[in-house]
Amino acid sequence: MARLSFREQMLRVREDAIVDSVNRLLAEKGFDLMTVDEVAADVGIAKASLYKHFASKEDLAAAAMIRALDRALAQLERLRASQPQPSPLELLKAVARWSMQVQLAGEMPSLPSQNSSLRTSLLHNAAYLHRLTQVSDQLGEWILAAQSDGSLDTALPPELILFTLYARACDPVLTVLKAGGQHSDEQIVEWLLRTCFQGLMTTPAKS
Amino acid sequence: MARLSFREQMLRVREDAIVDSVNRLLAEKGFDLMTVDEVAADVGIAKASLYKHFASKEDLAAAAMIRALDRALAQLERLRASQPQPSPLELLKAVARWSMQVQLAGEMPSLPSQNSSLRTSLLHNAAYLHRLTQVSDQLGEWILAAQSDGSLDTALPPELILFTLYARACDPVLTVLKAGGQHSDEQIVEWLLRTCFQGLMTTPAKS
DNA sequence: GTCTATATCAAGATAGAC
DNA sequence: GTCTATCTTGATATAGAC
Repeated sequence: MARLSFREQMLRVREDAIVDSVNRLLAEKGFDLMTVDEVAADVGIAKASLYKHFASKEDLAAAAMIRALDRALAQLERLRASQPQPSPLELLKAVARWSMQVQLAGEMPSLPSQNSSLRTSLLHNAAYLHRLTQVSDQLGEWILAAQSDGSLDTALPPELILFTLYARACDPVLTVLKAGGQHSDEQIVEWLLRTCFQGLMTTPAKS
Repeated sequence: MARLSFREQMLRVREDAIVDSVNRLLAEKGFDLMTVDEVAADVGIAKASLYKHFASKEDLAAAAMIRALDRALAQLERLRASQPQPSPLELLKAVARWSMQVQLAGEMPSLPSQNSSLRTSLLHNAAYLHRLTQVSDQLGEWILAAQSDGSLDTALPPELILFTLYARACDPVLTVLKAGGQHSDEQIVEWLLRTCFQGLMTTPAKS
């Protein structure tokens, strides 16, 4: 990686501030309800200036999604390197806990589950898809390992488990409970981890 | 209920057709991406005619949501009257199964979890709120009963269980798995019921 | 109540000066 | 690269004739 000139560093910092705002607004209101005017106002620059950095609203959102995936990848790497090495199930729980914490902090840019211009644009974004594949590959590896060692149910297809983990990372139950204001973030996360991995039913005592 | 004139019956039928279209489009694309033009085209009447029946797009969606809740209430009533009376846990599972089936059939009008004009308008809609309360009351009753008889985890607050059931009724995992086209609807529903109530982990054998 | 045609407005994107 | 001012589009909603 070549050294950056002062000018390039300024550019980098400015764009980072933009992506910060987009990330937060995306987490708050979602892609459809977020307006480019809001982003510009939030960053404190004119809308036209935004468009000098990013060609479209979709590109803006894609940048935020890519950075979120980069952070996820960094987190996966930290977990993979942790000593003593946790079991596959513990690794997956740790990932789920981390993503829930990110969401509670209002920093999880959730893409709309329904079809939107964002989804189609992301499906043509190589940088995004590459990172998404990397995350899925690592999780898939742990899922298979957890099924092999008997901790995750082998009756469930691995892809179902993968999709479920993705879905729980932006579970609306988190938001609703936090909005209720009755419980601490930590308590909410532990409950949702419990329902994700053990379900709603009473856990039978292990024999 | 007074007898309806022929004219009034025609009106009723027409409005029912409109709500049908709205319901389907709402399930397909969600509120924000559904346009009134689409609804009009789908019903086969002019947009201005739509606005003679419903004052706004929000009212249109509210009508669909209200009808969906009415169907849920009817389903709850059927379950409540079923003989022999199932256990509370079985009743809750039956509700979850039913709502998942409705969603897979493309007939579940999901409201956006994020704040939108629809959410705020629904919060001021007495007819909607009344039905939502009725549904929640019935489910809440069963949840408490299931916790009392030891089948649902008493460590979880009843409201968390209620929210979770609502969330699973429009779980994106359902849509994604169905889109994959690898599995039958029945199989998908059974898997998701399993993950909802027992979680992802291997179920320990009961002693 | 239904239609065609139109008003209105919000939001994505751009022109052109500096 | 940043700004102000403007273009353009698409979508909600309405006017007014029949």
